[in-house]
Amino acid sequence: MSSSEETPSNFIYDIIRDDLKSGKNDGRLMTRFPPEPNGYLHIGHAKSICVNFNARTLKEGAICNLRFDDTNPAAEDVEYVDSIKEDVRWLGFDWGGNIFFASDYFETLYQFAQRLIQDGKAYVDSQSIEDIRKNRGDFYKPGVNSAYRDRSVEENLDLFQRMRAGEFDEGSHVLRAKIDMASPDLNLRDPLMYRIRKTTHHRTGDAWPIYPIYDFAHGLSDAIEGITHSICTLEFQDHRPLYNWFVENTGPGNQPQQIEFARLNLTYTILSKRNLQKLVESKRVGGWDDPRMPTVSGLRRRGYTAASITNFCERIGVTKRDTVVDVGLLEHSIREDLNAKAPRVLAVLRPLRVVIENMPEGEVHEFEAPYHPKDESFGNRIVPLSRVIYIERDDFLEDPPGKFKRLAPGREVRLRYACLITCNEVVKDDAGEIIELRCTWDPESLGGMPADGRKVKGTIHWVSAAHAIPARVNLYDRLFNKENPMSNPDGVDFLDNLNPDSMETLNECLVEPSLSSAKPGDHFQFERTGYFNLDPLAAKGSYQFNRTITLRDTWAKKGS
RNA sequence: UGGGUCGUCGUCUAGGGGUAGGACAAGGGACUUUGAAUCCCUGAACGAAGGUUCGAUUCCUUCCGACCCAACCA
Repeated sequence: MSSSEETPSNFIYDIIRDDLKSGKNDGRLMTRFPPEPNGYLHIGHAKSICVNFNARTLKEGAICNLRFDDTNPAAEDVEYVDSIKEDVRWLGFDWGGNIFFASDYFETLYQFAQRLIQDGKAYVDSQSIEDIRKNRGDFYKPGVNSAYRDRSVEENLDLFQRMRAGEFDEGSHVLRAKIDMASPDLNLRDPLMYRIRKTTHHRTGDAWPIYPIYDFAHGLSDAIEGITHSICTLEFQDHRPLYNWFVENTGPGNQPQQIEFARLNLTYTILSKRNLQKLVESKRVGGWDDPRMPTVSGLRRRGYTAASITNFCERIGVTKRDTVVDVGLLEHSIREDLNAKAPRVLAVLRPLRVVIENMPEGEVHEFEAPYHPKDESFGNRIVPLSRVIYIERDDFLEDPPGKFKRLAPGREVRLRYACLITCNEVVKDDAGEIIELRCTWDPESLGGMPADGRKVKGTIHWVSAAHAIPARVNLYDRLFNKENPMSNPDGVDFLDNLNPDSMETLNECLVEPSLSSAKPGDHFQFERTGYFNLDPLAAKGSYQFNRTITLRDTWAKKGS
């Protein structure tokens, strides 16, 4: 975590490097990742986490704080605090002892507010919520001063103390900064600093009947911690003057620099906590960690690795452009990582029974098969073959098209790692459905190569009926079938863009016996079908696999 | 009709007064006991118009387009 050799370059890191070089902030570098614990982290947060935590590579001894922006108890919960910590850690980032909560600063913030009142820079406003909104004006019309704007310092102090003491009802008073009701930046039109909320806070309980608002709390929390570079997303650009105002007029000396970058957008994906919450609450998904969710916990359960996510975040870069990243890039990142890391195994998703007629019942042949085609360190395992096997339904076609190289009547194909078989007969039920294939094998082709050197193009996967383990497999696909789920013809809700086929459960899969030692969360490549992991949350001892991503399939692509 | 920000291949992103680079996607080929992986090749971009300049995608001006802002959310 030192030399900036492998540190990616972007405009934020350029600013930081310049500041470091010029000796700004006494050469200190401190960033922070400031989530509000009101939902689960998603891949957009992962981008922010990478930007903030990886900034540490720019300077020996640099620090990145994990700070919870928990100033709105109505929306927040410890469940979210816990999941956020777990997700940040899982992504591979260690905040050491630097974990903080804005709620830890409530007392200090309260004193800062009193100081602003004393300096005549803040006042208690007693207008109704409607009047506050109305008097704020709009984009083209300046606001008008509140009738309470010129209350005396003494009265303001008294009122504010009584707000804090819990004497007033919600909505009766707020504390506002006295800046400029005519500012073209609406944020500067006497922004609210405190509102009365008699809500129990997940950390401070009922100690506070008033809670600070983001603009007041955030910048000052940064200043208190000694943050040097406060990195956030573009929508806060308009807040920067306010951020600076609070720190300049109140802060403990240190003036952090707010820098904004564009938040992540992904095709076929929504990344707003509000809408993700809608999916959860409307039960369109199984929860925040549903494998179809773009949450860190969902991706993890789906089988995405931390490395694939951080690599992805590095690839997309950091800029101020409002862009939409092709979800295919994320998919590429996980294929790339799993290609290197996942052992290969044989698993049949939609089994078709095959009887090898010239192999006696009870006879078992064992083949040694490598777990990885390119990396010997993965080792080998034994796969058993016997008279009855199962192959993938898709790997047999009664009337195959020209370039189909799998099994068909009269054709020969290789069973991966094992031998060659030829299809002699197709057995159908009364409905005409193919229920079984009768084949013969070439005992001279042990391992898969024929003794006479004849060419066999097709290789398919299979399992031995007597040895296979029954399994359930969840096939996941994109949650939405529209590239931009949020752009809709009038009246159509984004929920109407859900992909009805985003999940398909296969209950009669068969996997090779070596999988008996698989542990929850383990990643595998089921040869020729995709990458899967043993569901980390599945019941103990059950074989439930989640499909992380399919293999690239140029054959299917050409066919369509 | 206000304020803020942004326009580079289909997508994301470098670069920067002198041949516009990379990744993903796409197309083609080689290899292959995964129609995977790997390797090779190909096509593909500076929003527009003026100005400055020997030369502008880069600097200037204007225009056009996109996004954000009027929660007691963050």
